[in-house]
Amino acid sequence: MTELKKISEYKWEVPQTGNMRVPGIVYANKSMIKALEKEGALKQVANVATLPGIVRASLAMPDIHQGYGFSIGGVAAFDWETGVISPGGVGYDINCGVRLATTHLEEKDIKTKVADLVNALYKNIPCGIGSKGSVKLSVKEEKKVLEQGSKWAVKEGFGENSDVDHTEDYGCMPNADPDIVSERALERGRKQLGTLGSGNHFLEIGVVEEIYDPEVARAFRLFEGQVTLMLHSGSRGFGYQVCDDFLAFMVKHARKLDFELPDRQLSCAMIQSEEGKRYFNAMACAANYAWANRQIMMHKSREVFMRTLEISPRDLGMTLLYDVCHNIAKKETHITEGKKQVVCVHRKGATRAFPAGHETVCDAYRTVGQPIIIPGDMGTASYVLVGTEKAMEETFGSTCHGAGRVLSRKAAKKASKGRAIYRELEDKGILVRWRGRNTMAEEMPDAYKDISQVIDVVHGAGISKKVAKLRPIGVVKG
DNA sequence: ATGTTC
Repeated sequence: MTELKKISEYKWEVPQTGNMRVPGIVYANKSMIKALEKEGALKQVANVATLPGIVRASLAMPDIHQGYGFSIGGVAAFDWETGVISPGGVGYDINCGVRLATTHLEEKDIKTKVADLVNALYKNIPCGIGSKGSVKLSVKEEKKVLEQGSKWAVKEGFGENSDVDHTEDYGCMPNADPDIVSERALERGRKQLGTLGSGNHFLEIGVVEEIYDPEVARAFRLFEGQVTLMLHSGSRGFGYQVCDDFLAFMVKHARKLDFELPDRQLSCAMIQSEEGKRYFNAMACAANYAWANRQIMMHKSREVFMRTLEISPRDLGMTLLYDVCHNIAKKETHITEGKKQVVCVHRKGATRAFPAGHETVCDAYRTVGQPIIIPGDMGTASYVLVGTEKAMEETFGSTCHGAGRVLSRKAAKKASKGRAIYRELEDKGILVRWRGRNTMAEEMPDAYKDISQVIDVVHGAGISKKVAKLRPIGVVKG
């Protein structure tokens, strides 16, 4: 059991002990802390704090739970020259992320068409484990996807240039090197572009239920009653294979490290080593794959809306608000003790939250800050937030990524026995179509933390600010 | 998350 020291209402410290080079900082409320102290995630926060080059603190967001090596909901920045990079600090689903598109439609415009829309999305966008067949790629074209990300998708007719502008990093990490990913990863990736995947991945039709910040909402073109489309997916089998390959690769080279790993799952390499560079450049390929993947699916959804509702692109007005990644490591510059420092920020189940004025925030949002998309579970709300200066000062410009699990998949299956989850959702006005036999049980709302509490913590702590709340009305699950 | 154990 790891004990926490209270710093403020929403901020708790894991005191620096043993080999920890810095303390841990957990953003949470009192009731979350009680549950956290009983499980392994805090030990993982402490373990990360022992790694070389870690700057300031090992951070955890309120949706923290135990993951592979690093906790999910964790943020850790390592000095670019003296620090490490770790596949476990990124996660298996490299550049798993969420995007939100707004439309010109209001709920009343589609009230009688929700079932048609959900059915058409389910039919036109392959989903489920092992799903394939949305876009066919030659080996040569696949390498272009890995190098170009969203830009490749738009060039091939899947979307518009403004979609690229409204994607974190413009949907492309520039250092991607397709020649260093395995044949097996390439093989798995070739058939899966434009597919949703399974588990917590989804497509969701929503309605803007509440606006908290009218000025920022205006900049984001959000209004009450507006129909939205949210998409949660990642880099599919390709990213999984890259992660798997490099975990093995780093274990093989572990004896080159001159420090002790508290957990084998934290296998890593110095950022400046050959191994570290290789992982970083392979990870970038998977990041670009994921961006192209989400771009293609959003564009196909656009076409589904136009066909199903028999309306023009102009009347639909489906525009990408923003696309965020929540499993990634990035080279960024941050201010430490008044000085600029280049760091490798690992966000695993955490979202970038850059403030107004930051040079990486696209023109459309430069004056208000970066949009942040936070999905809840499929039975409750999702949120749009905006990045803040305080996030820059405290969390390397980072915030939470979602509700966070409270029940394991197995426990959720047990808890759902004798219940028809889809029916319970239907009674709440949410129509669901799903592929996997166990998906409804494993993803039931009871399996997740209360998203409103998670949002309260990040808003209360000031590491992002509430802009709007969305209510789901139609969901496609893998 | 994941052709859920090459």
